[in-house]
Amino acid sequence: MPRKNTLQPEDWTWAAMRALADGGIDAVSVEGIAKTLGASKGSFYWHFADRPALLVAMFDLWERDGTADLIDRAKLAGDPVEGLRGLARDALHAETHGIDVARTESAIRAWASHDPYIGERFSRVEEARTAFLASQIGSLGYDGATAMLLSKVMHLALIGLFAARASSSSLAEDETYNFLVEDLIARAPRPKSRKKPTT
Amino acid sequence: MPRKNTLQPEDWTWAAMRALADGGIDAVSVEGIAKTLGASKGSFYWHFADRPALLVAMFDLWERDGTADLIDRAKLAGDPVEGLRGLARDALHAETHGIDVARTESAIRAWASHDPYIGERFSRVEEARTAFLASQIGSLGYDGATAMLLSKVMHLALIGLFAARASSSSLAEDETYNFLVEDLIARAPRPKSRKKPTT
DNA sequence: ATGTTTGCATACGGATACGTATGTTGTGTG
DNA sequence: CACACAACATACGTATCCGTATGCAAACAT
Repeated sequence: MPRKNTLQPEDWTWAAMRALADGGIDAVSVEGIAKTLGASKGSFYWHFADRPALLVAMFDLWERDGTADLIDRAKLAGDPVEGLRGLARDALHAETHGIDVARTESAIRAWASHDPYIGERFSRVEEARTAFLASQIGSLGYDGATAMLLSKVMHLALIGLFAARASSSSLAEDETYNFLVEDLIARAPRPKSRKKPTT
Repeated sequence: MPRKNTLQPEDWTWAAMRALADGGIDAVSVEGIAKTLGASKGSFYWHFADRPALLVAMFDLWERDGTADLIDRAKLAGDPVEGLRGLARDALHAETHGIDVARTESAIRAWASHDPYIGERFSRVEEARTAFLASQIGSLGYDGATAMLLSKVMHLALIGLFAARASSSSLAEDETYNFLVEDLIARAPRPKSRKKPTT
């Protein structure tokens, strides 16, 4: 709770996230973000030790806001079928603070592939996501190994969907990914819900 | 055919492609590439007008070498089933000049999402790829609309596979993508080949 | 042998970014 | 009212990169 009308570290972090989504990690510059905030470098170095500190704060924020929250929402859905559909909806249209999730995800993945520290942390997030997806799929009746394989397939397509959306590709139409989701549900050995697909 | 033992424009372009795969488009710097070639900037500006000219040459090279050639090879396979499996093999393990295809593809896609000119050209390549994939799938007996949808699904997963491989994710195991390919083949209305899956 | 052109290397100016050092302003406190 | 400190802004030095200008050696032509 800031007492005064002053800039908080999170303001810098969110502005940095927007720059990341717009131009990749190399576009996250202290002076550039300062300009978008109408501030100066002096202000930045008051709140952060240096640029690497900002980058770590960015990853922390993404890890919390874009992953844990997503999984929590799916858990609250109760029904795994609706949980899966909800994940698809979120993936297709989600925004946080007006920043497109697809562009953020793609930029962070590209970042992870060039930075060992981020790569390591990103890898753990990805494993947690895949494991959660596998558990959701498992409760549709698939056996453990199949559920794991299918969760990886779905995850692969999800990554592709994010990348396609980021480059405004025609592949990013909702029905392309939804087809996979609905096919997964329709072929489930023990579907817990039989709601009609929205297609 | 160079008469002397001298640097050719392609030497610069390939070195630039390697830098692109390693660090993204922003890592493609004239001075950096010159250093890896043991040359100087003066040499570069003898062969290229400026950095944008190098970038265009890079995209041209990728468009020729990484797309047209791939499709040509699949066409030569004759049998669409083997063509699809061949595409999967190429996608999973291909290298050109010792540069990992997955990292190149991911870097170019990220580049396309931030540069309008590259985005436009990339979009056309992607449509050509999808259309070709759809024709391959169509000759498995799927009707036109289904083949198009399935080709987009496969393409989505392929993009994901490239991204996963670039960040050395566990999702990049061969069997994950191969599952999709074999499932597509197994469910074909009119399969032209019945070779046993290698799994 | 000498001039010309090719294929570079070196040196420079300008722009941008990082990080630091220091100046300045507003707010609360004794 | 004086003072202290928080929250900045400004100015500076340094590094990196682009693009240009110029120097220079080796190959080729005559």
